[in-house]
This record gives sequence, C-alpha cells and structure tokens, in this order.
Amino acid sequence: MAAGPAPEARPLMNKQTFLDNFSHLNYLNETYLCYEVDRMQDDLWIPLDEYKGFLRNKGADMGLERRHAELIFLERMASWNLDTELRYRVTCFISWSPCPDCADELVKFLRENRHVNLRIFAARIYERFPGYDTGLRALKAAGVKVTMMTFQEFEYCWKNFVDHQQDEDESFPPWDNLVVRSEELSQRLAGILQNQED
DNA sequence: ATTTTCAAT
Repeated sequence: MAAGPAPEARPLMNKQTFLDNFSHLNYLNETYLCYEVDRMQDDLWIPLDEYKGFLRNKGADMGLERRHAELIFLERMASWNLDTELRYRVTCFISWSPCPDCADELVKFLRENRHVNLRIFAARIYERFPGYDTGLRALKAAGVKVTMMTFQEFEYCWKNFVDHQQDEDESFPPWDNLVVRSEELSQRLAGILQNQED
C-alpha cells in the first residue's frame, strides 16, 4: 500500500560525538557545526526543516585538504540558493568559535547575501590564533549575533541534532559545571566584543 | 587541575 520511497530520515549525530565535541571538559581537535534555517513570514520565523543538519571540519585525517567547518557550511549554504526576495535567519551551533579567517569569509558572505541573517552559538572560544578576538568583533560588526551556548542551547541541540531515539531517557545529560563554565565564557566573550580598538 | 583549541603560530 505504501506508495513511493519512504522519506529520507535526517541524519543525527552520535550521542558521544556530541558530548565529546561540545563539552567544556573535553577539547578535541575537530569541530562540529549544527545548523538550521528559518524564513521570515508575516513577521514570524518559520523553520525550514529541509535545511537542518550538521557537519564537521575536514582534512585532519586521510590527507584530505583541510577545511574548517564554517567554510564547508558556507559552500552548503551557497548551494541552497536561498531566494533573495525573502528573508532568512541562519542559526549555527558550533563547538569552536570561528577563527579569524573563517570570520572574514562569513562576513564576506553576509555582505553578498543581505537576505540572510546569521546567529552563531559557540560552545567554546577558539583562541588558538592571534586575531581571534578581532575576528569575533568583525562578525558582530557585520550584524552576526555571536553568543556562547548555554544549557538551553546544549539541550536544544541534543533534542534536535543528536540520535538518542533508542534511549529510555532522552533528556540531555549535562556535564559537571556546565552552567558555570558557560557563564564564564559568556563574560569572556562579552569583554571581547565590547573591546573595540581605535 | 580547570594546562587542552577546525593540529603543527
């Protein structure tokens, strides 16, 4: 009776992958980025489930070309060809905040795509490279709402991007001091974003 | 103990 192929299930992230990558207690040399898109309609944001998913950076293994998660995401976004007559809000939940180079690329994309608004929730601040702070400020100046993930966002991602269908208890299992660490990082970020030079 | 960072600043 069932006609046609079953709808393709959206891929979900492995539980441990999420906990390993987004935790404040565990710093991996890789980055995961979860994303979703809303379209403005009658002053409301309507979720577009077809543009919901996650990805990870490429290249550390197998000798592939290295590529930060944001660059992969930018390519994916470009491939959607979002209608320039409409307004979109793109939300990213990313395990590391963007490096300065990725921040530049994001700013460039947003300049060329005025119909797209971007929000970035980062689990941790990536301060490996000098200029990480000016990169974050450039994002803010370009209209990106950059904030740290709080319990609410971790839980949201757990519910929306992580595969825990088999579990009896599907609630998000927070790690020790999640709320405190998130609050500390939020204050650090606030200081970075306030601190305009010149 | 809150050393860790999309590895190789």
